[in-house]
Amino acid sequence: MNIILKDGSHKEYSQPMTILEVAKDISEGLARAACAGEVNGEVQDLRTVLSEDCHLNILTAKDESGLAALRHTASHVMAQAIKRLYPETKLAIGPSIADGFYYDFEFASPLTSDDFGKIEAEMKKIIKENLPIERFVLPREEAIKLMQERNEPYKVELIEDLEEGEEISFYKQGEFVDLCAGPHLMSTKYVGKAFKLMSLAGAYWRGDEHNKMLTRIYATAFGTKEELEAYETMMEEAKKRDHRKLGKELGLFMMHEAGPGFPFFLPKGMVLKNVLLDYWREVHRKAGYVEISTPVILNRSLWETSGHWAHYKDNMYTTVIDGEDYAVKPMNCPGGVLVYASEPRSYRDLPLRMGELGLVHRHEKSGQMHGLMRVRCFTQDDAHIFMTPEQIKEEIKNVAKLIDEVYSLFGFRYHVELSTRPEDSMGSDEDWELATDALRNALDELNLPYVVNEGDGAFYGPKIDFHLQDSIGRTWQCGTIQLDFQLPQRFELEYTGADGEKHRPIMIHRVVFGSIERFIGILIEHFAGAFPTWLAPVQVKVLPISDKYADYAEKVCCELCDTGIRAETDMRSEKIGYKIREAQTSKIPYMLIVGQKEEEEGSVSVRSRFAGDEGSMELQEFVGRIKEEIDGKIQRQTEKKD
RNA sequence: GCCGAUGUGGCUCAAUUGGCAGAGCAGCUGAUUUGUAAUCAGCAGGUUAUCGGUUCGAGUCCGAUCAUCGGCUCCA
Repeated sequence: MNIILKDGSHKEYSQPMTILEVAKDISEGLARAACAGEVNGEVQDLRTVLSEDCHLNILTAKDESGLAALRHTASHVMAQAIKRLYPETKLAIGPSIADGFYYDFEFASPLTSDDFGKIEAEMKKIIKENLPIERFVLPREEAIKLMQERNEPYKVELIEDLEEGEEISFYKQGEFVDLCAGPHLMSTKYVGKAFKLMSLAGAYWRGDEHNKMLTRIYATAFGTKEELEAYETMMEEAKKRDHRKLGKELGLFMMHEAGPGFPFFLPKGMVLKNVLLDYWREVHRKAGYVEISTPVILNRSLWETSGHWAHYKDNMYTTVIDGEDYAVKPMNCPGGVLVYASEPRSYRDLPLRMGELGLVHRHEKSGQMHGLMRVRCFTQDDAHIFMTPEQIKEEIKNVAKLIDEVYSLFGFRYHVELSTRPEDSMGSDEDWELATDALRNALDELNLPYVVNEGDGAFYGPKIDFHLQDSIGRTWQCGTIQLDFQLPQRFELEYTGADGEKHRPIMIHRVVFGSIERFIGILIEHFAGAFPTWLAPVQVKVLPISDKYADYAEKVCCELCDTGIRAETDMRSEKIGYKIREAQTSKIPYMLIVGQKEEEEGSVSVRSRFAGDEGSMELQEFVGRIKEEIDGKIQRQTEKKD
């Protein structure tokens, strides 16, 4: 048997070996640290017996899969500690996740985070006991019997739902037994000391809101204490970038109890928003879009035709006007469709790309709002593209490229998901299949990697979603491309083809930013409030050394404003250090310091957020430099200082 | 909507077993006229989220409501 290790070296064994034995053979130290093995690319338990030629990679806590094994074992140790402290507790599931692990429990009496210390202490004891972790497999009936005996109804349910023929494996450490696919460490002691219980949350059994709500404990674990500390520091730093905190500090937006989920934009936030919209209009004009605007309130029969009344009513705000039902639009599409249908269309008009910065309102349930990321009213940078079937793929590709162009400008990394037909949907199987294939083919041709999200599409069609990350790694759907055969049918849209016959157009719904509000939230966190100069609400602050130079400061500021630069002065009778400090904490890109020397020379002393003191120069020279930076939408990097 | 937590001047936070609601920053007034990250002094600012209860007495204990935060579910 020939084993090829990750570093390319070969190992020959005459008899079968377990991964652990191989690990020990390579290095005793490695075996202690090893969490799992990757055999031909698949993560396996260290006990896995190797009897044929294979590629073997010994994973440690430094590898993603190895760390997952460590955390998974830590979750079992936590569950064992819980069972010791609260024997009535029932176990649900406890996987490792991106930042750590969790375990879902049904407690007999409520737990609070005050109990974390006690649980951690018990976990330490279990780790110290150095309990060997044994794996065993049972036939279905015996597996169910074992879990029934141990009074674990959730585990019984999981076993009953396993496919026929699937191996039912258990892991045992001391008195604790858990249904689990593994892999795990060899003993509890290898969990080590670098773990911590983080928070308590509710979670529905099997993620279904009709089921019982269980108690979830979030925790994390790392290979070393240093890594755990680094993680905690990183999370604290990330919280400082929270857009809700920065939005308040930088005067960008506010929330008020008078309208939960309805954001207020403050003057500086409005500047940012308008700069984004200017940019949006520019790129869309170049990409061949026209812009329309449709009403916010439209009558019930329109929403019945579009299908929203039947499929989306719970999320819509309704009102009565002159005794007739109306709804505030939750989406812009029906308005766009009416504009399309307002005149006869020819195949020569297609593809017709109609953009709309539409303000939509959706009644999100309380408890789902989140700063600007999830609100009850937001502006979609929407567009509807009406086209012939032949144009579908090209148009989808164009939109995907546009989204990539915009996200790249901001330096965003994103991931793509393809969402397929949901349960509550309208339209024929053939249409759904055709639409889904069109999206899939476009993604494949663009070589865009994506994950498939089964059943997560809109009720009128499948979609491609573009997801961006916030400061603590939560992802938010921003851009989306949705293909729709339904609305053109429901509204009986037509165009005259080259053959003189009437044909039905196909429609794309798409957004790039997604919601301006959400996108601004992401922007704030991405840049930690320190926007590139072209986006900064205030680009230049003119700081006179003393009141004597107020006139000159005013003159400089006016000249800047005349060229379209967003400049302000700070005329307070304060020391220059005080004014600089305040401009710096407001993350203003440029400070122009003016005193006697500058007034006599007609110059300015430039200090930037990026590089500190940049020396003095003619005002015109500064204007030239900053204009270049703004017009080129250049992101100056902050220079590191020791 | 569900589970859990939190709510004290504009902001950040104090207030001992229930016993006089306080500080710093910001604001205002005055002094200072300043050269690259906080000048000094004074003044003002509160129905402790709201409503109800227990108590001689509630920021503190109990209940309800609202909002926010961490999750779940749902979504741009």
